[in-house]
Amino acid sequence: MNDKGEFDLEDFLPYALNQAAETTSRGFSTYYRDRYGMLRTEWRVLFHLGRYGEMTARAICDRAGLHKTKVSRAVAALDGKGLLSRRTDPDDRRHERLALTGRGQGVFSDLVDAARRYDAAISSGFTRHEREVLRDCLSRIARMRPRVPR
Amino acid sequence: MNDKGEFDLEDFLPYALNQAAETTSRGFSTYYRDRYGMLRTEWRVLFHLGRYGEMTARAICDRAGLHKTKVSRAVAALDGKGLLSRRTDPDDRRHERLALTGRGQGVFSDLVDAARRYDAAISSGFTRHEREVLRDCLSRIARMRPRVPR
DNA sequence: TATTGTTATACTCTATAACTATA
DNA sequence: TATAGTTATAGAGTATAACAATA
Repeated sequence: MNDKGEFDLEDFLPYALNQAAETTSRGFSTYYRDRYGMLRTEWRVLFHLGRYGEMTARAICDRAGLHKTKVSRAVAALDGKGLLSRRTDPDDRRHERLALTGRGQGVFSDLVDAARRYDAAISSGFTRHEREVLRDCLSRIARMRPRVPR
Repeated sequence: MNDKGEFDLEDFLPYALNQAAETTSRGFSTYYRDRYGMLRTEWRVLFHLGRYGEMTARAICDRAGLHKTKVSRAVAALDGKGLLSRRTDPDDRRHERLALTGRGQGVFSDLVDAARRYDAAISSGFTRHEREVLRDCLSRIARMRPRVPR
């Protein structure tokens, strides 16, 4: 709200969050798109396999909070780029065990390094205290399921 | 980062911002979609006309930071719903002067009230200090044009 | 030639339903 | 019948180029 109690869009939290999210997403997606032709879901799936090791698509869905259709398409794309391997579990042939290839691990390393640098670059303008408050607020908001009150 | 210096996605600012932005956007877009069948750009265009009064599509582009194609389509949709009127400026027939109709102003009032309540509901879990830091950080991030450093 | 606004097109992201194969 | 994963489709968001009308 401004001095007169009028409502300005900049003060509306969903708008402010969206502007900040778009700004930061763009800078990073440019990196993985230009270098590896990857989409956001591909980066997230690659990240989970690189960070936590071999797992099924189902496990990625659960851990990453992604729907199975998104994961399915991302896995196919990463496979097409030679970044992951899929092998059917002989004990239950519905499951596919997914793992990064050597190239996939290289891309993972590069992207995690880039992400660290990117995060540091964005955070560098803030004090330690501001960073902590920001991250805490964001994680609490992400766990809400807010509705417009009556 | 966690204890071991490993990178977790929750700590990556673009990811944390995106999760928070999606959470808050969803709760509010549900409201204007269910009540008025509106899309996000329509809400933003309606907001600017309601808040700042009659103006041309071009002025909305400049003020709202929206591309003219988005504004053009949102204006057509709001017009179709009877929420705004368009009249050609007789002095320069390329310009259309846009203004909310009575119904449009009613919808604007309802949405601004809803937005205030929604914002207050989200903010209610935070201290005054946290709110101030959060909003300040978000507006500073939104003005950045960050890139991955080499 | 430049500006206002529209139309066409394409790509990304999200969401859901229907399907195949396996258990 | 339930689960893992795929395919199809549609809606929403974003981006750009080409166009018509006017100046």
